[in-house]
Order: sequence, then structure tokens, then C-alpha cells
Amino acid sequence: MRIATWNVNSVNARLELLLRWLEESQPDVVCLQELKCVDEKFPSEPVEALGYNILVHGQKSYNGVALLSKYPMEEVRRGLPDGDEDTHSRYLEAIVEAPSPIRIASIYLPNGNPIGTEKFNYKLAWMERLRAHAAGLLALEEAVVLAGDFNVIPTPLDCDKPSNWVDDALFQPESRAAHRAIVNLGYTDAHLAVGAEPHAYTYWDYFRDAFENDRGIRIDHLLLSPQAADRLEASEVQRHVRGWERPSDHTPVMATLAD
DNA sequence: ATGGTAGACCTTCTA
Repeated sequence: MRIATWNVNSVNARLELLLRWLEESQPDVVCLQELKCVDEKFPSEPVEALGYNILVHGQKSYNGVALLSKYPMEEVRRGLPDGDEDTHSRYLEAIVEAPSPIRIASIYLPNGNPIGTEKFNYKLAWMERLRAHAAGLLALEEAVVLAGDFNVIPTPLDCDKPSNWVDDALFQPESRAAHRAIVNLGYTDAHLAVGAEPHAYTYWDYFRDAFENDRGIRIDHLLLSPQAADRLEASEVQRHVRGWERPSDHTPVMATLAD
């Protein structure tokens, strides 16, 4: 089973690329982030025509996450717990009814810039809510995949030049510690588990020829519960998609789990 | 050291 995550930076601006990528890569399950549209504006018809079931948790202009699956899906959660005052659409969780079922979440973690503001506080608070929920998921002893744009550079090996990122919310010690606190509950970073190269980036700025010069960061992650990690066979950053015309600033990451 | 690009959308916010 092939499971991918991709921050598309507007699903409607990226529709042509999304369809091309789905046909080319044939993922079974897809986590999308930054839809930048409400549910009704999601381009369901052309995606369904490729054989996907769709769950959308959209929002006007900003954020928005979706799940696509060639298997039937049952939505189990829209938004993290304790989110009465949280208006952002950043979390969507479902059970994928594959022969060996998988619980999967599409995650768009807050960016948090600039540091020292309410946005950074929101990021850290959101990460603590995610940590608490992720701990509960492990207690279920199921195959769980938390996939998405985590907006965290876990280590200096995950960026081109650490000094460029020291003032950025994505590389703050607090952000990295909060990320470690989630992973250390017992999740496996699929990229690290397959022994992939360091400096395998998933995001490059649109400006200053960042992609051409490979000045990027690895912030899109798939975190696997032990029951999912046992089935992990491969993990790949699909770098070539960032080189297509009118790309997202993120590129897809695809993990393969035994069926 | 700074400002560059992209997307949504009404002129500025977010990333």
C-alpha cells in the first residue's frame, strides 16, 4: 500500500499537477494540505474519476486538509481534541478500510512565524494537543500513520544551512523539542527508518532559485505507530514533482507499507 | 543583510 503526503499550496491552482501526479504515482492513500478552499470548492469530480474516495476539511483562503483513498474510508475525527476556539482546518483522521486497515491523519501543523508572537504560541499549543492525541492513538495498538506538513525541521541535517533558520519558527528549540516529544511517544519517522540520505528536502522557497540550488528543508513527515512501522517497506521524497511547471513549494513524500 | 515569489482576494495576509 502506497501512502503519500503533499502540501499542494492551493488544490485548485495545483489541479493539473495533482491529477498528473496521481496518474503517474498511483498512491493508494493521499494526505493533502493547504487546500486554500472551502469543502464545496474542492475539485472532487476529476479526482473521483481517477478512482479515489475523498474526505475534505476545508477553509476559505487558508489551511485545509484532505484525504484521498482508493479504499473505502470512514472519517473518525475532524480537528484535534480541545479545539473549541481553534478555527483553523488542520487535522483530518480516518480509517482506511484496506485488507489490513490503517488509521491515517492528514496534518497541517501551524507555521508559527514570526517567533515571539501569538502565532508561535499557537504553534506550540497545537503541537501539545497533537502530542496528547497521538499518545491516545498509540494506546489503540493499531497501524496509525500521521502524515503531513509538520512545519518542523527536526535536526540540522534537515536543512541546507542551519544558520539561515535559527530565527525561524520551524527550527526553534521549542518546536524541535515538541516534535521529538511526539516521535518519542513511540512513532517512527518513515524517512529515517529506511536509512534515507540526510538533506533530502521536501520544501524549497519559491524565491532566490532555492530549488535549483537545493536550498531546502525537510518538514513533510510520515510518522508510523509500531504496528505500521512493522509493515514499512520504502519511503521516497518525490523530488521531481517540485521541478514541474507551476509547482507547489512542497514536493510529495511517499511511503510503501506491506498490504 | 535583505527581499525575493506565490496564492487567495480586495489590498493585505499567509507562507
